[in-house]
Amino acid sequence: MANMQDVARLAQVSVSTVSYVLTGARPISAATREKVRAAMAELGYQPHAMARGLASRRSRILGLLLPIDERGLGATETAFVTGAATAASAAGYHLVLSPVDAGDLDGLRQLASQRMLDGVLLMEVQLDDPRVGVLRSAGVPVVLIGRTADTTGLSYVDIDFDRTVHDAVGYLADLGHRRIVYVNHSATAIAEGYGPALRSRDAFATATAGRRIEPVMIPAEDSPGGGRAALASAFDRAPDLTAVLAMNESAVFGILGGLAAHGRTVPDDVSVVSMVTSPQVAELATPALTTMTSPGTAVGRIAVEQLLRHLGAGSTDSAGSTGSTDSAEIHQQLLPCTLEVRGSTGPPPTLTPAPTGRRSAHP
Amino acid sequence: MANMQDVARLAQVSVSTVSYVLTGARPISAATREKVRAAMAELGYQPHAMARGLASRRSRILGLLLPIDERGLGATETAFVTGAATAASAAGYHLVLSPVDAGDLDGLRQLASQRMLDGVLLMEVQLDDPRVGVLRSAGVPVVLIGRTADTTGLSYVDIDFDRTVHDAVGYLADLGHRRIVYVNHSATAIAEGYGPALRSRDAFATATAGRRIEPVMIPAEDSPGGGRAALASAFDRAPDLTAVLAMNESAVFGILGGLAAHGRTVPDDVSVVSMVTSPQVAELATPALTTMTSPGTAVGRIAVEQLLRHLGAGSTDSAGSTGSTDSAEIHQQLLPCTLEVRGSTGPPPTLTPAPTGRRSAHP
DNA sequence: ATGAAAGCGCTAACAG
DNA sequence: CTGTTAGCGCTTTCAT
Repeated sequence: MANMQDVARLAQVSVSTVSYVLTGARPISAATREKVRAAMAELGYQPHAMARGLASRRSRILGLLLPIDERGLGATETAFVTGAATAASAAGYHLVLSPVDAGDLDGLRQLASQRMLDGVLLMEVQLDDPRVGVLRSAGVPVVLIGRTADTTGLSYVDIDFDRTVHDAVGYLADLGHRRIVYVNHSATAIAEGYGPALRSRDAFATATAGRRIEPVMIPAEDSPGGGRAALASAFDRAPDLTAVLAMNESAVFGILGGLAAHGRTVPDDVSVVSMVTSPQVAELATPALTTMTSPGTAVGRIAVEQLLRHLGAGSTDSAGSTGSTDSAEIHQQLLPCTLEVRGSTGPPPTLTPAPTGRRSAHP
Repeated sequence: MANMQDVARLAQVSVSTVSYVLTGARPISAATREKVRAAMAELGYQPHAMARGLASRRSRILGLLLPIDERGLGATETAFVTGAATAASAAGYHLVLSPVDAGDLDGLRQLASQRMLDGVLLMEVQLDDPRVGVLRSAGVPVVLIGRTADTTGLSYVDIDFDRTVHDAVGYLADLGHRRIVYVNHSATAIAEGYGPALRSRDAFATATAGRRIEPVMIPAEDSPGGGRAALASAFDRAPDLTAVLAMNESAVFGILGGLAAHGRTVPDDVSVVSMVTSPQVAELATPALTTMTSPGTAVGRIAVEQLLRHLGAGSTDSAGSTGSTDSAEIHQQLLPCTLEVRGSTGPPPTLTPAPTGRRSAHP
């Protein structure tokens, strides 16, 4: 396979010239540039990625770190991944998928010290995530997908849970619902500081308080079974519920099944909104689910773009300060989920049989 | 960051000794080995991946090539990916996710020529897939996830559609079903030579012929809507159908919805079996779907393991023969989906109201 | 605007 | 069993 020497020889220039036409790091006369281009084409030359990486100290490889549990990835997470992969590829970067157990800090440190990754995207971020510290002190630029509790000096792209929950509650309340049950992720996830669970919970408390609605919140395992169980206790605590707001894509199908088992029709008796959900999943249900549609691939794409911007500047700390990467370049962005009304929502039952004008029937 | 020189100096040995301790490519006395180990630990030494790769001509990076369409990955494909990532990681390899459009052969050639990938896994393989040739002539070891029509000299790991369909038809037939409708992928997918669609179709034809069942086959777009449409024509062509065999994970939910809309109960009126489906998806339906459960992560894992075995031997052709990689090492494996009976299947309605012993009630 | 040459950090002959 | 050394293919000063 042809290398740079071969190209230089054929084009009758020096290797450095070839290198410079490739990188564009310094002006080359149009004439020589063409000679070189021709030579490259004739030889089918492709720069050797590792050699280039070694010399330039830039691998052009990004890491996507995610703990891969047995349950595998959900549709939303998968969208993050494909979005990131596509964006990286479009920018001429490679994206390596690194399954690192959340607890395996040494493995992470090792990975970071191999100098194979120009930067990393961190998924499944916990509120207090030790991986962030490890990565920073290893001098690897990081962009979080999700975010920690303290985001000082950190770049992240995350879903705007506040606004998502707020909008969902607003939508339901405007429809006339007053008894809204919020089904969260599992108690374990909450205890472990899983950001989305905590943030959406608080947002629900706030949103309901603002509308003088009593907040009923129930945790659920991330599975249809968990959803059924959650629904059972929902009926215990709020027998008169008219709407369910699910923060749990996996549990929501169990909720639907449970509702049917309880003899409740969706949306006539009970409305259901599924948050942070992909259209593909929404369409699986009958009736199709009204959702707060997750930004999907945009999250991964933007995260990559931001990471790339960080790389554009300086990546390694000049003096090994275990502090910030480079405070100037920090980018923090929240993307909202957007309401998509499908078939699982409607006005609450008490209002349904009361058409306009009926209210003043008996003056 | 410490390099090999630093370690050598501290351990009072030569760099090559350090290198050999690391690679184990030649025997080192226990004493020196320990000295070196200690030095490495003290300095927190980590070998530089690119330098190692450049010198050894092995990147320890594997590529996972998959066309990422807008629809994103299904649960089954995602399982392949995570299985591959986990296996690669376990073997000390990195896995890069490369979204290469099926048609972009030049991009592929380029990717292959960068010498960044020691080998690749090819997903979404078409019956006649030009990418295979490109990869082979670039001298990159390949293992297919899926397979082409002609698999001579190729290693692959794929689902055993023949057996899967055979088992599913057998299960349904043993239950007493005679009117079984098979819902395939889209007509487009079939026309494009999408292997799973073609192979399962043929398998269905064979399996039904063996049991003297008339094969009713219907294509469906990969979406719930496609499933509903397919069901409508199913009722046209076989109004008396008692079972649906779905080869289309996305359409099956539409089928379920359509069945309900037609006033049919599952499984009392109609049984539904979803093929090549993950348990997570199966549980989303109510009742939970009886499935031929896809081997999931095992496919990705085995594919990586085989690719790694290929790398163990010789990877690059000694004389640029555009033929086989190394015929001795070829590995072709078919993994069956296993039947998991859940709530969507039962005997056909005509048999249901006839409990055991009723037959001889009036002798 | 171009060239020459010194590495990047490691592996793998080649010598002992 | 260990050391010396020549690259791997490219980038990037330093010269001109």
